[in-house]
Formats: sequence, structure tokens, C-alpha cells
Amino acid sequence: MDSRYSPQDIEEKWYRVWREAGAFKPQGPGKPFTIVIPPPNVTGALHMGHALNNTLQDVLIRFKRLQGYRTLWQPGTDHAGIATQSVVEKQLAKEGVKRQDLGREKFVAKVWEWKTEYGDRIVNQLMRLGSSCDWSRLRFTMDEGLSKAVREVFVRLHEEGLIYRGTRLINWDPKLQTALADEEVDSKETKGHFWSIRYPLADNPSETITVSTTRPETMFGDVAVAVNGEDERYKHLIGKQVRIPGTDRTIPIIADEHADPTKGTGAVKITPAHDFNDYEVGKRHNLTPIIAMNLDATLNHQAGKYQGMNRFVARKAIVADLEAAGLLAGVEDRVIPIPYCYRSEEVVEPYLLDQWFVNMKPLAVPALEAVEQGRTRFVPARYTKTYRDWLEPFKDWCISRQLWWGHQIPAWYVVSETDGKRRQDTPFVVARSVEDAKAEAAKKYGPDAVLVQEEDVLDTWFSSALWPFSTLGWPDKTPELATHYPTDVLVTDRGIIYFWVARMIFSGLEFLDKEPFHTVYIHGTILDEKGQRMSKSKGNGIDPIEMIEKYGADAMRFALMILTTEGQDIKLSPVKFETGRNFANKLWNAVRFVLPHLEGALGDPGNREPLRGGELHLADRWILARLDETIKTVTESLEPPTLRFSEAAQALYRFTWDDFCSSYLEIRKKVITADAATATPEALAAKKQAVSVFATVLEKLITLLHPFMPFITEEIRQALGKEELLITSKWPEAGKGSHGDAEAKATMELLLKMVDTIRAIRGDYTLPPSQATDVRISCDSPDLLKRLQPHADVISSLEKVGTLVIETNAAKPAFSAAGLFPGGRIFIPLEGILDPAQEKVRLTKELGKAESFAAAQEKKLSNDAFVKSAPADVVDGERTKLQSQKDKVEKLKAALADLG
RNA sequence: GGGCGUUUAGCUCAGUUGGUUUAGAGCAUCUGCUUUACACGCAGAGGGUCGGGGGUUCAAGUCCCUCAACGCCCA
Repeated sequence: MDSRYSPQDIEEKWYRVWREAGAFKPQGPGKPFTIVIPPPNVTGALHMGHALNNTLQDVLIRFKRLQGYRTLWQPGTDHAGIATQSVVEKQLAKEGVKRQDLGREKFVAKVWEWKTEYGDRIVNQLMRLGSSCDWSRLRFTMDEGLSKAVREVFVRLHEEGLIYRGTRLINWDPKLQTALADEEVDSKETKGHFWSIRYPLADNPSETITVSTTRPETMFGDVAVAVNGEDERYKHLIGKQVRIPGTDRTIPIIADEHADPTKGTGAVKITPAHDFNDYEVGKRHNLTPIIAMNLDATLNHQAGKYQGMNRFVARKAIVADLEAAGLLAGVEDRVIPIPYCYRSEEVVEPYLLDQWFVNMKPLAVPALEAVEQGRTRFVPARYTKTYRDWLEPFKDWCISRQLWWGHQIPAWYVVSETDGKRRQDTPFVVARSVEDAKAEAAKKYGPDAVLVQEEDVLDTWFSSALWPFSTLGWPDKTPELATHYPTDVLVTDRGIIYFWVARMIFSGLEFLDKEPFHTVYIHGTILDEKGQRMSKSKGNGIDPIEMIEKYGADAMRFALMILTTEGQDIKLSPVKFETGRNFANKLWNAVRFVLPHLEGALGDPGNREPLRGGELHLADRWILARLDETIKTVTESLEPPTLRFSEAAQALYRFTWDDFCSSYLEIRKKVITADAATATPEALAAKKQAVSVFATVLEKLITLLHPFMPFITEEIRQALGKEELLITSKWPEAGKGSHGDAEAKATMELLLKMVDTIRAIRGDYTLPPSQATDVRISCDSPDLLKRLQPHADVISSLEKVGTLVIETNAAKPAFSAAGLFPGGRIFIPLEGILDPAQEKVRLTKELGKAESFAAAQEKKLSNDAFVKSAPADVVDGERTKLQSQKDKVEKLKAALADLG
């Protein structure tokens, strides 16, 4: 074995072994535990966010698998409609080809090609991470099975009247040429202008009303000018007509609260077909909207001479013309929120269009209840509010997209009813298949009905919403669905609570009458070391695969877990992975060191010396007690909904490094590594015993570590001569098979404190570790002496000591340094080295601390209110502290006096 | 404008219901060490009064109010 642990050699091997053994599949009679993966975009590449997200899931799944649950981590990928289509379109654009050149069928075939080529990439990357997904169940949102689920849901919601087709103001992306949902639009503060334009009165063109607008180019869609009813400046004008400049069209002046007298001129133009606020105003006043733009964001026939001009070009031209005509009253600079598409970054145009919608209120109400009643809970709990605030306004969901890549909406227009043409009033049927649609159309419209399927596809999130049950076979009644729905924990980031989490919850409730998971764990966002989001454009991303290659998957996983505290964002830089790498190396070397001495303790625990409690060495009893505590902490921390990953990782780090390696192994190494050929029978017996303890602790330790560091722990397990794989072995239970106990723990901790004292003195005199010093320990009581005496070797095995004497009330030897421990004093004779002046400084400093602490204690205890109000045990605790502090003060004073 | 989060050692962060250390860890710094598992290591040391102010309490980093800075989400 090499002194450096090299992960590259073993990761691939163990991943293959696990898969071949079927270890990732649900197995055994245990209770089910299920996680569905947040499906990454099929053409995506693994980034640090994925690495964190999937490590968290893998830790949970491996933990539960070891606990004997029938675990399923359901994997899959998402077709990611807009994102994937855009990528392929960009690719085609490089070859000078537009999707329209290919036509729908050929284009979609191209995307499938792309999916085949890149679809495995992210899956393979998840494997590199160690993800123990059941890959035999890999799903894709456009698989036949999942598409069937999508059609089923669409038909059922339509039957219930919850999906409808209607003309509404929606967000239109002129570049992608599709409608968007509200959540797909990001509003960004942008520098713009606020223009004031004079609209002449129809009956008296010399009189004008001045309206303020940030979008003069939409004026040809104006249907009114609104003023506030309370605004004295304009009261006399309400009801009159004004003429839109540059046209012959006149529109009324109306009173509406939307007009804010404090903003601009207090009069605003109303353009219901191109502005969300104006749309509402239009509805209130029964005004018929006028569409003034084409779908490519050029102005239409309403715009007269500006027809065909792009919206931003037209804006400039119109402003210039108005100015020339003397109709521009003013312009001011202003920062305005501009809506952008979250994918194309194109400025989104509010546009009045026919689209498909989901009526949200009936679905959202039960979804809100599920969380309100705690049937699904968010961790951290504060995200409950995010969830509620989004669902509660009950805004209908625009689900149709004018894309080609996605689930085509299962609606068929009966074009034979409208002269073979698709018109606004063409009737349609909604069905699970073409055949069903034909049958239904025949029933309603006769056997000669001619059908044309809706060209629009569904929002990507429509299929994602079904993920927790569509992946398990719904709408069929599969055994997987019966066993694994509802799932248990959903692990995701806060960015998709709206898009995904909320929609899964209402879909699950609607179609399976059961919320899809009991816990939603929201983890933090990975940031770069400056606290900025990682992004391709900034080039500040850290590639997980590179990190795996450099530090190992285990190291990266462990580092991420130790950094993951309660939904806090993580500032990441590659150095952080060194912690994980060093830790893996530490464990590796401990095993490498002891392994040659383990014969007899390898394989089955039955081969080992039984652990006879009272006869065990103090350090053995202590490490077993500490192991018990660690088992308890890790188990409790990982259990949903606690999910304190960092706490679990931290506990394992401390136990492994400080207790197991630095203390326990250092104390026991001589006995463990005794040479069998030359050792006495007693030494051999002791060795057997020690080795058994070591093997027992190590075995449980690697099991506890396995969810965090699956590869190295499996490798160690094999080195220990086990045939059964660690991944499917058994999670240790606290308090079983342990011979540790509280008394051993207390004694050991006292001895470790004594060692600290000795080391501090040695450190103070910078004695090299090779130089032995005599140590005299003076206990205050014979009882303590009796307790410590048998374990003096703990001290001598951790420190190079010459003569070690433990006695009661010993006098301080000449030229010795003095130190304290609870219950006694320690003297280290340093003749020729001891510097009385230095010693005085050291002791005085300590005395100062002790005195000020004692004084504080005294003050606290002399406060009647404290003694009366505080619980008795707290007061007692303070009294004990004061006593020991006083004792310390006395001893230090004595030591100082002794120095002269 | 509304909501949420953060502010603790030079840096990155822990600190679960207010009282067991005299506020901890890792990195960095300083001192010493080829102590035959590990220099991706070992031993030791220095360094913070917990963003500012006010309050509740016998007791506050921990609860309340307020101000400030930074960040995220929504409008």
C-alpha cells in the first residue's frame, strides 16, 4: 500500500462492482425509502450545484440502505423544452440553418439526435460522483411512459374544466416565438425614458392632454387615456375624445384609479393588448383591446407609416416625429423594470393571444393545506413562506409553448367544421390518442370530421410536475408505484420551488390523493470564493469532474457535506477539497499501518477475541464509548427531517482524526504492532485483544463514513477481508456490543488533560519530542491515585517520559516546572533548562486568568437573585466551578512561592 | 416598495431549545519535530467580546426593538 491514497485507482472499480451486484436496486423486506432525482437537463453538463445536490441525495439513500430500508433513488433526465431547443437552434445557426428551413419533423429529429449524443454525458458524470441511483429505472420526460402520463393528466384536467383555452394577455418572447409563464420572465432594472406626449382633443385640436409613457411605440394600440377621477386638473375632460397623433382614430378619456396623479402628468395612455396594468383597466371599462404589433415585435397595420418597423426602431422614429410636430412635451431619464426571457434574454412583449391555461385555484388550495398542516414540510422551514406566497395569488398557469421540442398538446381541431381551416372558433376535442380523438370527433361531428392536432407543446414543467409518479409507472398501477409513492425526501435548491416543487405537490394531491414527499430539503447555492454565482459567462465555475480527478470523489463529497449547513450558501474554492483529501488520506494511513497486524481479526467478527469489558484497556473502553456517541450523533443528524449533514460529517471527522487516530491509535500502537515472533505470551494476548477492538471500531467507523465517502470505505472493507459489500451491509447501532462506559470515559479524559498539561510545558520550553523528561504526578486524594495509577501507560505512550511517578501530595522537586490538572499537580524536573523568570511569567499568566474567573464566579454567586431564581443544578455547577478555581489559584500561588 | 438571509479570530465558517470552556473548527501565521501510519503529517503558541445602539432576564453570541452594511427572491 502506498502512503498516499489514490482514489483514481479504485473509484471506477467499485462503482462497477456495485452496479453488477445490483446494489442500487430496491431490495429486501424493509420499509421503502424513496427519493426522486431532480432531473437534470438531458443535454446539460454536471456543475457544482449538481454535485452538491446529488451528494446530499446519495448520502441519504446510502444511509437508509444501510439501515435496511428498501431504497429507491429514481434517476432521470428532463427534455428541458426551451433550453434544449435553443441549444440546437444555436448549433444549426452556426451552419447557417434555421429550424424553419428544416420544418418541424426534421428539426425534432435533429434534437433527438442531439439528445442521443449528449444524453449520456450527465448520467455518466453522476456516476463518477458515486450516485447510487437505480440506473435500470432511468427515465426521460419524453419517454413513451412519461408522455402517456402527460396526456392522461391533460385529458383529466380538461375534463374537470381545469385546463381551458382562452385569449389572455401573456408574456411573448419575439425571439423564441413562444409564450412564457410568468416565472419564466425576469424583470431587470434598466435605464430608459419617460416621455410626455400631447394628445389633441377631437373636438378642439388646439387643446391637448399630455400623457406620460415609457413605451410610445405602443400608442397605436391605445384604446383610451386614463386620468384619476380625483384629479382636479382633468375632471372636466373625462368623457371627451382625443385623437391618437399620426392617426385619425379617436379614443375616450376615462377615469381610473390606475392613473396616479403624482406620476408624470397624471394622465396615461391605455394599451390593453400590450401592458398588464392596461389590460386590467381595459377589462374594467369594457374596452376592446387593439393589437398593434406582429409576433416578431414589428409594428402592424395599425401603425400606419411605421408598419413593419421593429419596436425599438419605431420608438425612436415616433419620438422624433412627435417632436417635429410639436407634440412632445418632455422627456426624462428613468430606471424602469424591463421584462426579459430567462432563457433567451430577449425583451418580453406582453401580447394578447389565444393560449392554454391551467386554472390554479382548485389545485393550489389543497397544496397549500398539505404544507400548512405539516404533511409536507420544508427544511429550512422559512421556505414555507416562499411556497405560500407564490401559490396563494392563484394565478392561472399558461402551459402552451409555440416550440417544437416537447409534448405536443393532445387536442385536435375539427377543421372540417370551419372550412378546413384552423380559426379562433374551430371546435376541438381533447383525447389520450389520435384514435380516441377521431372517435370522439366522429361522435360529435360525424364520420367525416377532419382533425388537425394542436401544434403547441406543453411547458417543460408540466411533465416535471408529474415526476414523482410518472417515473414509477403512473397511470398504470405498477408495483413500484404502490411501494414507492409517496416518496420521502425531495432535495433541491430554492430556485425551483415555484417551477417545480409546488407543481409536484398539487399534481400528486390531484392525481394520487397524497402529497409526493414528506420533506423538502432546500440546500444552499454554490458561490465562488468572492460570493458570486458561478456561471459560464463569468467563467468562475469549478468543474466537479476536474475536482474528482484531482482530489477524488470521496474528498469532494466529504468537503461539500462538511460545508452544508442549514440552507446557507457555500463560498467554494478548490482548496476546500483539500480537507476532504487529507481526511481520506488520514484514514487510509491508519488502516495501512494496522492492517499487517490484523490477522485473526479479519473477516467475520466471530474470528476475533471477544471483547471482555472489564479486562479491556482503558483506551479501548474509551474509544468504544466515543464510537457509541458518534453513532448516535451521526444517526440522529442524518434522520429526516433533521438533516444536519454538516454536523454528521463534523462528528465523523473529529472522531476519526482526534479520537481514533491521534489518541486511541497512538496509545495502542505499540501493543497492536508488537512483533509476534519475539513477543511474550502476555504481549501476544494483549495484542489480540487490542487488534479486535481496533477492527471492531474501524468496521463500524467505515460504515458510518460510507454514505459520505463510499469508495474508500468500500476499499477498506475489502482490505479487512470481508466478502459482503459495505454498501449493502448494516448500519451500526449505538449501545450494542460496546464495552465503553462513562467511568472509563471520564478517567481517559482526565488523563488526556494531563497529557495536554505536560505537552504545554514541553512546548513552552520547546523540548524536541525525542527528548525524554521525567514526570511526577501528585494527586490530591488517594482515591484519584488509585484511579489513575493503573493507566499510567496512557501518559507514557503519548509522551516521551523518563521516569513516571504518580503519588499523593508530593513535594515539588527542585528546578521543576509545575502544571495543574483537575485534582492534582504535575511536575516536570528541568534542571539546567528551567528558567525561573520564564516559569514565573507562565504561572503568573495562568494565575491571572484563574483569579479573574474566580472573581466573576464569586460575584455571580453573591447575587441573591441568581441563587434564588436559577435552577439548583446551575447554581451547584457554578459553586463547583468556583471551588475548583479557588483550588487552582492556591496551587498556582504555591508554585510561584516555590520559585522564590 | 415587500419578503428572506447574512454580519462571530487575518480568511471561510460552526455555535439546535438563553446557563457544562473562561466563545469553537479548518485554513493562514509563529515555534519546534526526518517521534519507522500519515509533512495531504505530529506537538505547541498567538489571535475574536460575537456589526452599532437600546431592551427583556438572576443570566444573552443565543430572545425582543432599532439602525447600518452586504446578498438573494418577489413586485
